[in-house]
Order: sequence, then C-alpha cells, then structure tokens
Amino acid sequence: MTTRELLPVIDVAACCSPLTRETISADHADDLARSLKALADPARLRLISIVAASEGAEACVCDLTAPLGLSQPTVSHHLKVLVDAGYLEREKRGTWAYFRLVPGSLDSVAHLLVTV
Amino acid sequence: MTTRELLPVIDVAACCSPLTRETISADHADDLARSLKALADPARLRLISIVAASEGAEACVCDLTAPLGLSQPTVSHHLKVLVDAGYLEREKRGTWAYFRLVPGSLDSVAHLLVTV
DNA sequence: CCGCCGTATTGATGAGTGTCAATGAAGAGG
DNA sequence: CCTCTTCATTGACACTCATCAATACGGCGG
Repeated sequence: MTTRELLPVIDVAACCSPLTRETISADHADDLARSLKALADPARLRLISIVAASEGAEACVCDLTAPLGLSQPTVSHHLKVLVDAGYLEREKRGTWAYFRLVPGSLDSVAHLLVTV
Repeated sequence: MTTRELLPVIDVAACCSPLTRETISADHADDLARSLKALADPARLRLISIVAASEGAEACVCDLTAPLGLSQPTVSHHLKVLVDAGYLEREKRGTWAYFRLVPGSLDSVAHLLVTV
C-alpha cells in the first residue's frame, strides 16, 4: 500500500484540468478531495475569512480564538490543517505565530471546479 | 438547538459574498462547509466528472458502479449526497435513474472561493 | 401473477475527525 | 534563573462517515 503524501493545493491544481473538462483519474480525485476536505469545515472557513480580512492580511493565534469561540489547541489544530493543505503560510516572529493566505491557493482550487 | 437544514449549493451562493471579501458569518460558514463537504470525497468527485463527460451529460447508476469499483449501494449513497447538496439532479425514466449535473452549481461554489 | 432487473434503504462496522484538558516547548522580561 | 506569555503536541472521547451485505421497492416482461 503506497501511501500518497498530502499535496499542497497549488500543486494539485497545476497538474489537473477542471473536473468537468475530462474524466478525472482516481489519484487526482484523491488529491482534490483532500484539498477540499481541508476547506470543508466551518471553523477553517472562518479562519481563512478572518485572516484575509485582518490588518496586513495576517493574524496570530491569539486574535483567532475569541471570534471562533474555540479553545486555543483546537484553533492551532485547524491552522495546521490549513497550512499543510497549502492555504495558509505560517511565520513565527518572536513569541507570536502569524498566518497569511497563500496567494492563489483558493483561486486554484476554485479553478478546478469551474465548468466554463 | 435549532437544527439548520441542508441548503442547496445554489442558494448558499446566492446569499453569500466570496470568502475573502468580508468576514463570513458563523451560519454562512456552516452552509458553505456542508456544500464543500458534499464535494470533498474522491468517489463523489469522480461521479460528477463521469456524469459530466457522459453521452448527453447524464448517466444511470449501472454506468457508474463499474468505473468506481464500489458496490451499488455505496454509489447510490454518494449520488444521494450529491443530489441533496444540489450538485446533481435525478430523473427516473422507467426502471433507470438518470443523473445530470445541475447547471451552475459547481460554478457558484467556485465563485465563493475566488479572491479576485 | 410471478420473477427478473435496476435502484434505494437499512443495519452494522471500522476508520476518520473535531473538540478539549493537560502538558510541553520556546521566546521575552525581569 | 525564574516566570509569564504564546503556541504546539498529546491523549482521550464522542461523533461522523464511507463502505458493504442484506433486504425492500418498483417497473417490466412473460
């Protein structure tokens, strides 16, 4: 059983044509499903939305726990999922960890769904 | 505990602005997450892809079990999830059930993710 | 009316996941 | 060196979900 690694969403988009253009392969379906699964959670969608709307388009964990109403470990967990999937990037400055949206990540996954 | 019903993806898109345009509300995040969750499965992605690429852009269950390598009940289950979420529509003609892509459904969810 | 074929539903099971409390790691300031 | 703050990791638990075998449903041909 060859375990397939988690591919950043940008790389998934780079090698696949849109879903309805031609029949997707089993492997590509698996990659795209994992990219979408990372996005398919209300807490993670709100994290992305808040980070994108923040001052300087970045935010640290301490700014994100309160608006979500979730514990700090849970928020850290969700942020890790989004970073691993390639939607967010993490930069540690001193004590704080700042998260930014990876440019083009959301657009590339959106492009794979579009039918026009 | 008021249970929120599952909203077809087209209706979700009709009332929400793109994720990064402004901070998404908790309720809208929940709706969008459920629309994405319906899509975030390799079998369901392949189903959509195969249906869209089929003759007349429609297919029946019997055409879909073989290429996916899944049992008939499992395929029926995935198709139901996609119909309930608003991505596919079902038409029964005689003994067969034909599935078609709901026009604009994939585009509307893609539009919610795009940052431009 | 009976049996066949295509599909949907039910029930069970194993895998995956969202959540939190507790703990660990690492930098900043005294 | 000690303590506080910020964040990540671990372990546990409840819940969801993907899957299949078995069964039920419904149309069609004989």
